[in-house]
Amino acid sequence: MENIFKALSDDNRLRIFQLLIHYNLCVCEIETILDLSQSNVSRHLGKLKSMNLIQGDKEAQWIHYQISDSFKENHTYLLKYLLDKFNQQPTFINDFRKAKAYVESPYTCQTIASDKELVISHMMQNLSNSNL
Amino acid sequence: MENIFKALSDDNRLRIFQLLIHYNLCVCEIETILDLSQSNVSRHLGKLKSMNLIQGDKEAQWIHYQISDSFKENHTYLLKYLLDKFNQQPTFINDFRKAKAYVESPYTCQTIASDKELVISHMMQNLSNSNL
DNA sequence: TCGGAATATGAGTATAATTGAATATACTCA
DNA sequence: TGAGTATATTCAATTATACTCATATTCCGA
Repeated sequence: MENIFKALSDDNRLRIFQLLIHYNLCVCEIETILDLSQSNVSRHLGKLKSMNLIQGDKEAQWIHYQISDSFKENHTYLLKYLLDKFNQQPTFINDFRKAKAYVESPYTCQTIASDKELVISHMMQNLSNSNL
Repeated sequence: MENIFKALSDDNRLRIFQLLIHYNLCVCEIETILDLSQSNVSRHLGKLKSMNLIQGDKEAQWIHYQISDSFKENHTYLLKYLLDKFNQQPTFINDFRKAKAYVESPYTCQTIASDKELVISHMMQNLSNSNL
């Protein structure tokens, strides 16, 4: 139990975790949505994975991460709690909006590789619209 | 949110927290039940209190700690989760049994001050009975 | 007001966590 | 096979955390 809470006791890991509750994402996508460095995201994913909070599915050279089935099964109340709290906090609300804007756009990992700024500005535009 | 999880991401704090969900206890009682040093318990209580997970009510020279009203109100799902998990883990089950044995005994803080060993052996006896 | 008990705090140490930069590994596609 | 991309890992620096021992503070009762 201590380990579950340790895994969740870092702001960046919580932000990553929220995204993975809603979407399957790979490192470069998380990196772009949250504006974190690649090694930082990878490390946090590693921790979340080592505690079995998330799982990664390899597809070509990408690894799509998502919340793990075992977490959903064994930590139902905690998950409810997290979803509830995420919905009350600006940082998490914004992160989610950006992720949604990205997922619903035509952009992919390839776009991020070729023109990251384009993807970022798309997300930001969407953000400022929804904050009106 | 990060802070709530930080507060709960230590085994000794979790053990203390469980006790305070069930009972009002002062430092010397927690110390005795969990076999931790006074300064250690006091420091952990300080952290839990600074995050508003617990509250302390002063009575004479004792401070009775318990889970805070605000925590119960604002973190219902988390509390459910914790209670559920505590009930599944030997350490927490034993801690609770010891606390119960103490609370239901005639002993008090004064007994702990005058004859701590007596209180400890009472709890241990109760423990070994319930583990038969 | 003084002694003693309950609790809190400061200093020091050991261990662990977070991060960026650089590097290594693994995979794809031409 | 070789270039390029996605992800993981190592190294080093910084910061945070938990613990103990010793000391301070607060409160009671004589």
